[in-house]
Amino acid sequence: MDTDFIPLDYDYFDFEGRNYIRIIGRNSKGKRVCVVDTCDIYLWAILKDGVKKEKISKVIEKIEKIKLDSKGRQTRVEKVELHEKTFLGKKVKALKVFATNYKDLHDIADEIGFDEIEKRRGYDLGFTTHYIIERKIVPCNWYDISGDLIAGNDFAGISNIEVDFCLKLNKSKKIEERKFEPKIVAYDIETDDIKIGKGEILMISLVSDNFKKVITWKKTKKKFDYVEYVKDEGELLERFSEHLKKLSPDFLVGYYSDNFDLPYLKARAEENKIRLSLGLDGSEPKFSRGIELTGKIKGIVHIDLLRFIRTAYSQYMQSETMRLDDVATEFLGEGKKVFKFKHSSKIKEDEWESFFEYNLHDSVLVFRLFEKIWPDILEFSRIIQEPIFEASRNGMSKNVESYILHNLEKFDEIPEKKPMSEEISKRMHMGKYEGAFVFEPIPGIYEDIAVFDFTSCYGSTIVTYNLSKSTFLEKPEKNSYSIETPEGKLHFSKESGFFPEILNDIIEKRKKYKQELKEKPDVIKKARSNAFKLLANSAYGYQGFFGARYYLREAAAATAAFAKKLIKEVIETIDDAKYKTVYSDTDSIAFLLNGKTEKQTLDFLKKLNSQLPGIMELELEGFFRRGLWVTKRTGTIGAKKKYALLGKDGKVKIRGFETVRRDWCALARRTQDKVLRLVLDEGDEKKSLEYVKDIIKKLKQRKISIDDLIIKTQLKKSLEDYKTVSPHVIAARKMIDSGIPIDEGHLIEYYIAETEEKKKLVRDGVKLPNEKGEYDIEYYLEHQILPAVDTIFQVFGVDIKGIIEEKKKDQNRLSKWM
DNA sequence: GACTGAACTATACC
DNA sequence: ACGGGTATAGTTCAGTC
Repeated sequence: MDTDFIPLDYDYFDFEGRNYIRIIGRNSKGKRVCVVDTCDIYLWAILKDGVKKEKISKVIEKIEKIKLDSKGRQTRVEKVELHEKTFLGKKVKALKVFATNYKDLHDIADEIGFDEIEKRRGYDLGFTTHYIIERKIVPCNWYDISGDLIAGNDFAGISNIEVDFCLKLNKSKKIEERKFEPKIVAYDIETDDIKIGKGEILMISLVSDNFKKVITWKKTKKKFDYVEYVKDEGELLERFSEHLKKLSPDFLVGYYSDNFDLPYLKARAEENKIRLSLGLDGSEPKFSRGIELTGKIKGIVHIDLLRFIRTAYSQYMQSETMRLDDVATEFLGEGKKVFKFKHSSKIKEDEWESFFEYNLHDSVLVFRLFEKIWPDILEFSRIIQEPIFEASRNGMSKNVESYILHNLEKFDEIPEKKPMSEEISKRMHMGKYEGAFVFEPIPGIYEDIAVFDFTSCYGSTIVTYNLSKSTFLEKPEKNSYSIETPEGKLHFSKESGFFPEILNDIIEKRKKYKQELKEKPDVIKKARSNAFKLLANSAYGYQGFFGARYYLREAAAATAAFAKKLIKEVIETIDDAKYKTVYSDTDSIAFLLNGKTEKQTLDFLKKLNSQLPGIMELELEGFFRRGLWVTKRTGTIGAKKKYALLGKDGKVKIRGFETVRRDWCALARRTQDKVLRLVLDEGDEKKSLEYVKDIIKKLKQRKISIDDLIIKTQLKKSLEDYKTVSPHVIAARKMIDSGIPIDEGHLIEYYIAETEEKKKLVRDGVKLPNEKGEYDIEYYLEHQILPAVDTIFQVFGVDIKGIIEEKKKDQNRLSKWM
């Protein structure tokens, strides 16, 4: 039978001792297809240099005889082949050792620790990754496939799987992209206790195309047509399964559902002694523990949107937290509905309606978020060639590694192994290496500024100087790239390595898709361009990351050192051309035009680019009307990573200031933001001084709302691990005392209130937002408002603190006499 | 008990 | 344990006089 096919979900099973992949996907007619296939299973045994032919034959003979009985499974080496390969760029002779079961490769590797063998590799990729590399059935690509229809009992592993048809794959051919609209179900639960399984599940909402439902066991007098009423929690769970089965989605999508919704459902199913048969084969969801819990459903791709958003978007997001409310507001322009949580026993009859709506709306938001983000997930999966389940959960480092592993073949490279825990801890104990250069600005307000920055700076540096594990040289060769670092000179071969070469390809693709996007925009191109950009920007972090297969601290250190040297040279060139550099951080340079025109500056940029080494490239970030740099709080030297720019388009770009820090109260942030904007617009401080005086007046008259004085600080670890009892720790303790469960990661909110005696410590005044109290005027003045604006006024020679203090003294004097 | 520097902590920039 | 280093700045804590 023939069909077209897009693979979505991968897992595997054993049949007669052999591994079979099972891929669930769709064809263009919307039928659900299951494909069963197998592939060569092998590991690589890399031979030591200069092992003689006869010796090799003997080793092969020995290996071919290996038979193992592991975990009750008979496994044996099927054959051994000798190949010419490369490993870390070096030519090697390697034995390809074929076996019957991927899970046994580790045991086989243990059996072949012969003297002639230098290293054993390629058995820790995971069967799915290995399969995709072998058979090139890449997730989310389209294929024409043909194969034999199989029934439930042909393979034990596919019994009773709910699909339209199941094929044993014979032939496949990649075809061009076709339209694919996945079937999605978004879900969300509400419970009586946030600890997994501790409380009852009150309701669950399901949202799909033209489908909105809330299932609950709560009986309300007034009935709502989107609410399905069941008798108890057990029935709720069963109805959820039934609806899911009927809707039969490709993706079940939640938000924080790996750690909450799905494990909760499982736990409550156990409590009710019910099987939660969500999988296409009727199986229950399975959880695996990495650093985070991960929930998998057979045949349906379970997606926790939070995890993807965190890795792919968070660095570009404005949201203060990654909570659904904030994220949905940013992406969709609409947040969650408001509902004040109470224990279900305390919810009044007329409040249930808004609870149902709240629950339903969460799923609506998740559904819409998924629609918006889907192109990005799809492109990530295609590009790194890993299934959506993995691509949507992996960190950027893992994504870089996947991309590398799936592109080793054209280099004949044998994959390097994952570091073991011993190696990891060794790497982790290595100190930091010297990183980027940050220019110390001279505080002041400047006019007519241009900003240049390097495109994919570190990625381009790695490519330009060929920096990687396989190109590293202990000693310099006559033709090598060398760089001085504080820890000594580092050298890299000029003979190109696979890592920089793959990275070069990534950067070129990024450029290509960015260009295509400019010419004819569409969401897929945008997603593709963005995915390559993220990969390019993560390659540097990858090589310095202790968990990486291709970790090399020297490569990371050299990348930073080369980039640092280059940007310093560029700054000199810019200043030599009679511009004046005012600031620079890592890969960007801000400088004064000094009377030159924008056109002259763009020509200068062109000239600069023609002189840069390798693929290094500068681009114009923008021209700015004004820019402000301030001093550090202590001393008179310029503060780094803190500035504000006013663009030609009137847009203000604020970096580092309290305005953009969530651990400052809204009043201080807003006041500073206003001051910055006024100062940039007007070029002087006069208006903003009046503005600040007015704010302070209001503060002293207690006219400021508590909402504007709330300080938010994240609890970064569990409460008992804190060595210092800081204000937010006190606030967190108070919350626990009042019965609000707090876990690490929680954003703690509090304000500083006046106390009866004069307090010695800030924390003595901590009160929760709903606690009664008078805000501490002095604290907010001295510790929030004034610090936020003080350094800005200093730039104009205005001593705002002095002005305010004078006033205070005057008032005191006056009050004494009155 | 006031003062001071170090330690701890959170958050931002690129 | 699930990219990296650089930087500012608040609050507490421990040691000093």
